[in-house]
Amino acid sequence: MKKTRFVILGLLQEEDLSGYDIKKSINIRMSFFWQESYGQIYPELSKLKEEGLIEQSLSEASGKAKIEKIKYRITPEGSQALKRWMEAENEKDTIRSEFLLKMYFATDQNSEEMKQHLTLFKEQADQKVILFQMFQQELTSKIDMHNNHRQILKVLDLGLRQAQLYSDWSRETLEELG
Amino acid sequence: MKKTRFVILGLLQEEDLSGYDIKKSINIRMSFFWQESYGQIYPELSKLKEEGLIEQSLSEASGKAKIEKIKYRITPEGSQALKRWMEAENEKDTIRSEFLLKMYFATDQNSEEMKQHLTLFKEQADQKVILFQMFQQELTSKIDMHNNHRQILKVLDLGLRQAQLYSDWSRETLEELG
DNA sequence: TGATTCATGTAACTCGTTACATGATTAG
DNA sequence: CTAATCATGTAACGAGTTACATGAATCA
Repeated sequence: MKKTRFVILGLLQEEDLSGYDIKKSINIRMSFFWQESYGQIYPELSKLKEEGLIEQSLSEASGKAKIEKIKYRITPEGSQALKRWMEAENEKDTIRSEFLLKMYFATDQNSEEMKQHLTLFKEQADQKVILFQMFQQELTSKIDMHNNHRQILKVLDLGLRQAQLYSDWSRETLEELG
Repeated sequence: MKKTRFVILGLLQEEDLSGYDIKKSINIRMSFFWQESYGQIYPELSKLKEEGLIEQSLSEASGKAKIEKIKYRITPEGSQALKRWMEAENEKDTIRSEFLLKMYFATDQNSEEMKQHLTLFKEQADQKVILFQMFQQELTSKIDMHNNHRQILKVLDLGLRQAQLYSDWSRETLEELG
């Protein structure tokens, strides 16, 4: 079952956002466990509006030269739909890592290529470590009035530790390949 | 780009397999970074055969009451195609974890449901730890004449450590939720 | 002034799952 | 004997990406 709508509703629960904002949030903060494309987000926003689960919120500063962003707000019906989904059982994860697939099939003949792939894999992991640490600090520094960030910080913590694991494992593996 | 063909070719590189065997191998050994369905595997086997990248290998023991399994063997052309893919750049990973998505959106109001989700998540991680350890022992115990298992063991090691991380993180998070 | 990013959207296409069909074999 | 598993396949559907189009705003 398609879950795009719940990602949207979940994000709108915290603040009003445009389709563009939603995509950005997912890219930056959820990249290690989720992704969505514009081709999913924009049509879904239309559907959700039609069904009354979200509504357009006033776009700020349309008087000036500023372009008006189409921001959306969650409705009570939307909140209910989100709640029902939160309670429901989870489908099994889908994961596909082309790099690990290659690693699995690699032989001693391939080791030179694999070293290159590994180096890149490590760099990506290191970048994620930095990104997650930044985002962690950003969240921790903000005064958390509603205690809303506790769970986000937990998920972020897992992402950080996973990225560190990937980085460590890559280093070790590169060393073993000589 | 669709990668089903390379999974098939990669597995056939080590030994002759049927479509059913291929599915089973992926399920058991690659579950933490890959998945394929029969609806992808069987049609792809036909295509690969047509293109000459694989060929049917003699099915053993068709004289007896045994049913004949349709096993396939990789051809030199198939090996070349596999090699070219191994050298090429990797596309970015695709990941979707409904559980982590819910965790990200969770608030203090949801904590009872989240505890349930977390418990299940932890159980699944623990099961994977056991599964990977078993498979690790199986591979290590076999005399490794061709040194083919080194890379597989490395990937398995990452899977194991990831499963352990998930399990630890779940335990910690459950404790924090009280 | 020209390139890049912001911003919203759609159409075509490919990818991937699910449900179904069929029949043999094995375990209890 | 019957339920489960083995085994191969297909058709329909749904999910998801990519390429394209458009235009405003910003940066250099």
